[in-house]
Amino acid sequence: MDTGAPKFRRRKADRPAEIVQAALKVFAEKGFAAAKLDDIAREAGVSKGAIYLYFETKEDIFRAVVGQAIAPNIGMVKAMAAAHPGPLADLLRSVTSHVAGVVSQTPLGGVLKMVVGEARNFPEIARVWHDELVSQALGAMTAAISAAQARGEVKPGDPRVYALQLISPMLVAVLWKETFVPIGAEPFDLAAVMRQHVDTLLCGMLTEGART
Amino acid sequence: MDTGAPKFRRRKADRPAEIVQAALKVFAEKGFAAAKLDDIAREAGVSKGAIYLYFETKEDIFRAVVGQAIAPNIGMVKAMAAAHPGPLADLLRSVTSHVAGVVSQTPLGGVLKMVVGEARNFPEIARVWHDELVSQALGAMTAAISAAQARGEVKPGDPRVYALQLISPMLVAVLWKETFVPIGAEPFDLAAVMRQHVDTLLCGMLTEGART
Amino acid sequence: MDTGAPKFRRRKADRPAEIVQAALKVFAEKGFAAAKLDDIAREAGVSKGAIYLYFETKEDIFRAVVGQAIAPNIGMVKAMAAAHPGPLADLLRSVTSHVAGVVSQTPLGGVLKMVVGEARNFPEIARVWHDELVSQALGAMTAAISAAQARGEVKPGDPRVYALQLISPMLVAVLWKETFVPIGAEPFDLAAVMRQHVDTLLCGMLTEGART
Amino acid sequence: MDTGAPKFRRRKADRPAEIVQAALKVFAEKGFAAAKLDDIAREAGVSKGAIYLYFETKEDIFRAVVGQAIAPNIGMVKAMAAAHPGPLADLLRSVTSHVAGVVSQTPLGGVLKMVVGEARNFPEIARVWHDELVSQALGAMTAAISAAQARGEVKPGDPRVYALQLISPMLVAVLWKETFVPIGAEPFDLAAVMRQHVDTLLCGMLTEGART
DNA sequence: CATGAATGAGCCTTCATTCAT
DNA sequence: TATGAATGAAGGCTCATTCAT
Repeated sequence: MDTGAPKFRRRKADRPAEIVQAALKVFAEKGFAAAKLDDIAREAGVSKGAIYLYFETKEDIFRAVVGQAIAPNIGMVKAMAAAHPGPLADLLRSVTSHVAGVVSQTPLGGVLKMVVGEARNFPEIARVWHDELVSQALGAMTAAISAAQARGEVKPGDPRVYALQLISPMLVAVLWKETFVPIGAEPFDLAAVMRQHVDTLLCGMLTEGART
Repeated sequence: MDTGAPKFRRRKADRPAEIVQAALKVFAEKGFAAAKLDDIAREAGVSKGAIYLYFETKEDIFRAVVGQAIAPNIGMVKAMAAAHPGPLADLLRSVTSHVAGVVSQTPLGGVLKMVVGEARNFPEIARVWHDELVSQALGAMTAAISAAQARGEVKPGDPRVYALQLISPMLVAVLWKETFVPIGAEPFDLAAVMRQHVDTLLCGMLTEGART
Repeated sequence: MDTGAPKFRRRKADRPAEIVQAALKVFAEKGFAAAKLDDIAREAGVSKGAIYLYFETKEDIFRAVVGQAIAPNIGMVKAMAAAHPGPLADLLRSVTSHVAGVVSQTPLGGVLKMVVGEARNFPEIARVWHDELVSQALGAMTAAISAAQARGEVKPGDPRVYALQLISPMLVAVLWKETFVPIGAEPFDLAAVMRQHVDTLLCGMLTEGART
Repeated sequence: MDTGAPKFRRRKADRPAEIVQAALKVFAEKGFAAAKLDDIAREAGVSKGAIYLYFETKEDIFRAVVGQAIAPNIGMVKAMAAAHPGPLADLLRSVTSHVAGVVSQTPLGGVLKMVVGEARNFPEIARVWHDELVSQALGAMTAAISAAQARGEVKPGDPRVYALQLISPMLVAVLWKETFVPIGAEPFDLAAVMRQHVDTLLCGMLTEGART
């Protein structure tokens, strides 16, 4: 309330980000179609008309929300791609713990839910999300596992499937949080899940010679 | 106007089921809000008004769609709950292969997507889905794993997390199919994934004495 | 109020025409942009939504209104084109009196105003109006005058300009009626204007030998 | 940010006129309702807010545009009113050629179109235009023709209709230019039209004794 | 039972107008 | 003065729902 909230705030530079953040919240809560621009505007502390100073359409806002969620994670993917050549176990442990941290501290979960839910209505969004994030991450892990197999560290098996096995519990735990925790279901501790998962899975993946 | 005798006259008793099936298809494709009653009516080969002879509202249809997808799977869950007391490995292998079959041959994937996407807008649906299906299945698996631990078959570790680890790749593979395959991403072979996954995971879960 | 006006009327076949007629009135009064769909709906005795059962957009309605005003007059143009070969004076007298009748008994004046006012915003409409009506009519008259010149009936001079001279007072009188009569200006008697005009103009157009 | 010194700084005194001129262009192109203040502002090289330093509302600008188009032509009308007492033929020839010049060199045509199109929405504008310009001009011509009739120069007939006959082709030619020339129709040469028209019409108007 | 024309509330989007700077 | 970001009321359009047939 300050000292009589000023009607006009004039901070053009910040507005788009504020709107995107507000939109993220509303979209994640209601989904694209059920989200009303009034909600987004109210959440952003802005008039409905002001949104249209920065975005062409509601779809545009949605695209911006999803697009923005990709950017900060591309670095993560890059790091994984440039994986250090040490033992696979170390790599997986560090990567999964890092990713678990990111996922639990950013709204990535809500965005993931949106992407899954609206993929058919916004194929370009599914494509961008896949090409720039999912496919890259999966590819990097697949490559690392493949290399480890070549070194005799990992048992035979489809490396892409190994990668899928590795990250799946994290994704499911995130969706669980978005879907069932709000209705009272018991949550999963993401970090704990991943710790136990990597331990278990590595035990089955690694060759005897590679076990610590 | 009966000069052209209608070749097939539908029995009224089938109508609700036909509508639900049509609605499932449309909801799975577009999501709840973007699905239009016109689409559902057309898909069901029925007039828009006729739908209201069997359902009160659009939400009602949605509830019916999700509810109907639960019913036939409850048996599956029951079977798991009454699990035979043999070695865990056998149980998991049979259960996962069975579930993989069901998941790839029924529209369960689409329904899952809908539940995740609309959980916030339809908490009762999320609750039903959780209470009658997810929680039961997870509970049954958790119990089985817990029992196996008690028998010394399975290493220490949170049995609920073990259960999550086990089913996650299947769920992710299904969502992958719904989300990224339509835009050209390479699909996963659900059965193959689960075969490799169970093998790998069991190797890490089982105590040395329990290994075949 | 009749005996409790029925909420639903169910006369699909008539609706488009009713709507077009209502739209003509509103568009002619307010112009395209200032006309509100609510006005048209009210005028047509229909809900706003019903309009969209028959027309895609507001522009569509506008196009239909203008298009519909063209159709019944094409016959008039055709008749002029197939002009009898008698003396030009007779032709012009009959044509102008006929046209004057049509113009004063149909909403052609309002449509003309709309076409002029919205030509820049709806070039296709201006084009249709020109190609199918104006250009044809002007061409037919030009041809008739040209033929009369060849027969020695009409003095030298641009026949297309002669045609313009002939019809102009009628058009201006119509626009006068639409523009200035509503604010209290003295109207022109269209028939009287054309009678005096044809008499005067013919006197100047015809060669001495052709005068009656 | 004055490092790049503005080359031209407008004098504030010119602003209103500049805005009106810009508005004339935009209004003539789009019509009143479809004209956006953004367009006018851009055309005037001014910010949208600045317009409101000189005009209360959009309607105000419109009134100014039409009003301004009237002013310079009032002189013309006055001259006609104070018509020299020579032969009518000379008067008409000089007046029409003068008017044709004005009409083809000023945006009067566009304004005429606007007045016709918006007369119903802005009756005061139609009234001003009528009272100060149209009615005066028509009255002056009517009076001159009437006087000529009294002198035996002109045949019997409604002098006001004679006046209408005289100016109509010019008006129609102007509207033709505004309406159909932009879509590719063949234009009329205003001066040529009026030359032929006056010649033809006078021939029919004048008594035998008055012909040169 | 079934139809589909009709309804009307609701939402996205536009744009004249305002006001802090 | 001048700017242009911000406002908010209004209007085009959609679609779940109703009801005369």
